[in-house]
Amino acid sequence: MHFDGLIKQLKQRREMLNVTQEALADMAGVGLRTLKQVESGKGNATLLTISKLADVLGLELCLQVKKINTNL
Amino acid sequence: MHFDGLIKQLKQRREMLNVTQEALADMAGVGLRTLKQVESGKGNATLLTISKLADVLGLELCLQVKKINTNL
DNA sequence: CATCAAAGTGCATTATACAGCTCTTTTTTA
DNA sequence: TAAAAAAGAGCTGTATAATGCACTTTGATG
Repeated sequence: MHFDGLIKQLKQRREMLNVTQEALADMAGVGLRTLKQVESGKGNATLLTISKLADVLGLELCLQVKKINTNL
Repeated sequence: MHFDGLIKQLKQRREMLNVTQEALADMAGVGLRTLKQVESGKGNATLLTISKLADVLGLELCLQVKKINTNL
């Protein structure tokens, strides 16, 4: 996907903060099932879901100018 | 919403580039109706929709550490 | 003012995200 | 290594995002 990195970042942040999926889901007001889906890289969450999770983790969604592709 | 600014940024970027909604929708492979909804601030688009639009506009979704609230 | 392009809206349909429940698998820890 | 905790997955109902179509509104430009 185009936003794989974003999802990984969310998960890493949660782990860095030593928060369980259940705790994060509760704090964010998001269903645990939904969080599990998101973190396991499946599905295609909505902005609301992602921003609720990000918020609890002290993060915020933003847009930045695309980086030059450094892969080749 | 939590992501109002993000939406505004997308719209501003499109206008800055002098691209019509129709052209952007086509290039991004997103329904025109969907883009209209997004830009008019209604609804709650998915990551896929937003990232397809952002991509065409030379932008990418990202997460950043939340800024301190400077409102008070 | 008339015309045209771009943007916004109502309605209906289809696809799918969200959510809870239950169960399995993986990881942690005592 | 056994038990407990955390993470992942199948099934399912409900809510809503995505889409197309047709129409209205708004903003230029002749």
